[in-house]
Amino acid sequence: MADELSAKQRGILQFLEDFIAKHDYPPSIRDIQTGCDISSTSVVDYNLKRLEEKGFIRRDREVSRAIELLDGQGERRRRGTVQVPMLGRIAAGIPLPVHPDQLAPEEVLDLTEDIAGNRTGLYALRVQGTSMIDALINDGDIVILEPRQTANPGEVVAAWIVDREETTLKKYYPEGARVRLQPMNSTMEPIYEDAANVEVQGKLVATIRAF
Amino acid sequence: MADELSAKQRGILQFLEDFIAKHDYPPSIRDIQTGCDISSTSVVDYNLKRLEEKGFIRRDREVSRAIELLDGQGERRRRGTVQVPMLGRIAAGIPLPVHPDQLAPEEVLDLTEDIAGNRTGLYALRVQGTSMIDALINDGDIVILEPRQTANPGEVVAAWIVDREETTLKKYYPEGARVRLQPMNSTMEPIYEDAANVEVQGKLVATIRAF
DNA sequence: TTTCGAACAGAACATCGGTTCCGTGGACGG
DNA sequence: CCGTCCACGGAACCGATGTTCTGTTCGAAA
Repeated sequence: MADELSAKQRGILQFLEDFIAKHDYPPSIRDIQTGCDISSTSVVDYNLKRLEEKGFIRRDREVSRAIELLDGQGERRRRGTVQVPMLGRIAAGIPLPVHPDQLAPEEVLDLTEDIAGNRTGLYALRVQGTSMIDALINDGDIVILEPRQTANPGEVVAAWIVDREETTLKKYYPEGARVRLQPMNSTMEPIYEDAANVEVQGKLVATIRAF
Repeated sequence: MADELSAKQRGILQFLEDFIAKHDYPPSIRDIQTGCDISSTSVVDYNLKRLEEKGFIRRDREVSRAIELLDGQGERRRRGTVQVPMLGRIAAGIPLPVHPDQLAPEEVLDLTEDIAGNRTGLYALRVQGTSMIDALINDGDIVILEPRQTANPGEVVAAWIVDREETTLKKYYPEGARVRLQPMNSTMEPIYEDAANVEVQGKLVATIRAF
């Protein structure tokens, strides 16, 4: 199936999102018509049919304002939440995926903006093992990461230590030619690495532990 | 203002929630009528007016299905999320509030069901200080608690140690007349308390650390 | 008992809004 | 040049739906 959307269809989709965010109920055909500067209701209907075929919305026939937003894979979309793909597991010794977008998420985690902020491109990993206990992160915890190649001093990053071939979560302090990686647990000592030996992969946004 | 709701009004509110959860768009007057076994549309309209006066919904006149769910204080409600009151701070030495419901929440945290499950009565506290570092909980973290007076062995609970006058988060293991409280960090040693000296106040549902 | 207002019943009304029918113009292959 | 298909315009149709009007019931207050 061709999932390509025309400019008009993307406009309608955007309008749907905005309208629902604003009013908490979906727009009527004619709301969309005026909102998107479309000349006829039949054109709106036509494009809504295409959008429905492509799995971006769901409609109940003969019912007014019965448009439900989907995510393009036919999956229900939650409102006021951000969809964060669960891309797998993270453990010391295993590199983070390089191109998170290209992986088929095995699962999706819904986060509210309270937690996600308005960052984009976030992804989630489940922590395996207790190797990050010094970052107050336990086996089974979920970490939310924002893709990054660089970091500001003091930020908590997922860093790939090249020669040790492992990923670790630490506070990042560049100090000239070397980098100080400070555990988040203040009772533990920092480690120092050559700057060329440290690759920042992402910035830690949040950790979640559910029981 | 009298915020008392009649049985019919509570039924309508419940129906609204269910309908929106199911369809992602609000019901029409006649949907409510049949769904709540109400004899006339005017009765629905009448009760919706009352609900609007009391701040539980918001309506746009003359627009179909234009019902927006509010929280009873005139505040917008997020869909697909659970409203968790942030009841304040928790630190060693400060007891948890006894009746969480009666406190005016200073803030509300939106949680998705992914985190909250379908538990009810949850409340959130912000952790102050590092006294719970042995529970992998740091200064500034948010803990989500479910009110409980009892706990099953192995569950993580917020326990009030009577003679020490402090609250702690530990795994709970009743062992006859005494209770073993096991830190969540497996490298640390448990403490033992007389069963009468330990009051379970809540069960830990989740911890969240945002950066 | 009478009065009055809250809550309800039933129906009519007028608009809202999804659907459909018919027509147009342009791109494209033959 | 011609037929076809896609995207669109315009308008009408008619069921869906919010509103309103009149009247009834019932319990509490006067």
